[in-house]
Amino acid sequence: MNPNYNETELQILEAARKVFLQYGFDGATTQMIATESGINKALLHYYFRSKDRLFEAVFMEAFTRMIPNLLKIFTAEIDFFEKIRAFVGAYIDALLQYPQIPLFVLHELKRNPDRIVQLIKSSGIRPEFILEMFRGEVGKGNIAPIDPYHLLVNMLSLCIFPFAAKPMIQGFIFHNDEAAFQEFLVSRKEQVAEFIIKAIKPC
Amino acid sequence: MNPNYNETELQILEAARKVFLQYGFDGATTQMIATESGINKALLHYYFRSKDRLFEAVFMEAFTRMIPNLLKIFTAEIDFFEKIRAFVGAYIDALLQYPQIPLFVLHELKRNPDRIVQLIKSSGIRPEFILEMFRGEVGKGNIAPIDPYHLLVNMLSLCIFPFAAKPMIQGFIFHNDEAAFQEFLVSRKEQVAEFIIKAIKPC
DNA sequence: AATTATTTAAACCATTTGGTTAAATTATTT
DNA sequence: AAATAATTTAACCAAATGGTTTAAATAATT
Repeated sequence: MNPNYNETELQILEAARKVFLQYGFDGATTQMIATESGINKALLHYYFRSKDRLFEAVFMEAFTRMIPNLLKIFTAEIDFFEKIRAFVGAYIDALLQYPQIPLFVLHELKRNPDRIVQLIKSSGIRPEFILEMFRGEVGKGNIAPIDPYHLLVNMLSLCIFPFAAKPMIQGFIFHNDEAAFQEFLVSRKEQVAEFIIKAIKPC
Repeated sequence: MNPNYNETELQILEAARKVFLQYGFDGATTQMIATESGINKALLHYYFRSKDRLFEAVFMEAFTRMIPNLLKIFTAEIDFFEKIRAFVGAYIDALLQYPQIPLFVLHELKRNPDRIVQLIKSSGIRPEFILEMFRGEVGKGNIAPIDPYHLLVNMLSLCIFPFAAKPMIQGFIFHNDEAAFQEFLVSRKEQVAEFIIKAIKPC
């Protein structure tokens, strides 16, 4: 975390993250956060002025975790399919650590889409880089011709969606067997990569 | 809609759907719904007793729309790949009509996962049927060996996720070009189907 | 020991929330 | 015309919300 924060602030932020991730901005109350962090509301106001300020900090961190800086994987000197495997594996691994983030980010992003503007500028993420690389691989004949936009969105969908849809998938398909669902998520690291590779392999 | 409701009730339900889909349960207020439907809070209480009652009705309808009764497609006497194309096309078409539903359902499902139990029982949706069919196709050698659970989740991911992630994808990848994103969603009907088919084709 | 920073407890405030009620009004039906 | 149903207006309520303040207590630093 940002070392600008002292220990108590980190404690509060951790509680805020937990509560916000669980209940969302509208569903969370400052009292929940105070209770969760073991302090009182007055101290929240002492360090952070408002609920919004606190949320801002939590959301920023979650967002940068959701769109992680995994682009360096694609700059490595390895086979393109190996890059796919590495990216999918690292992405799903990251989400396994914070499985609540996808749904949280998606919901809050809808609640305040304008926040995107700030984030696009603050975080140096550039999808154009990936899109251009996809085009290059198609041009070199390494992969079958495919719209790079669809390929990018397909990759994100396959990685992220099962985390956002956990209550649905776990309840519906795995009959609330939490362990089975967890194992399923882990196995997706391989399964999704091979699924994508097979779909874009030149035939 | 259910014909049990009279005109005014339908008017209220429509407004409730609009407000709940936009702001979620926590973000919505009964006053919003009253204003949106052009009536007053007292009449809300006259027809529906509480916010929860109203929400229940809206959520049920949204959920059954999200997991649509498209299984009959798979019972048709057509090539399996044609079934895939028909299913993906019909599913994305359904979501294009109600693009807010995925994120709404996912978020509310997390807010109250126990509601799943009711819904599983009330709606007659059985994923086992699809899973078994996938296994059958693998057995017949029509498609390459693949874990049916992953195939099912992959299909759902590719269809649903772009709708849930609209603010992110439209803002990030399409630089807030709403028309371009809309066109992208439509083109996914073909793109996703072919992507899946290529990924499961026996080689 | 004196000073400063941190933390708590408790009360307070204006606003909003979901929900309720009573009375009047309008529309519909009989 | 009479009776019933639908709708509005307006006020009300208790509870919860985010936020603020004051005063005291505790800890850390000088």
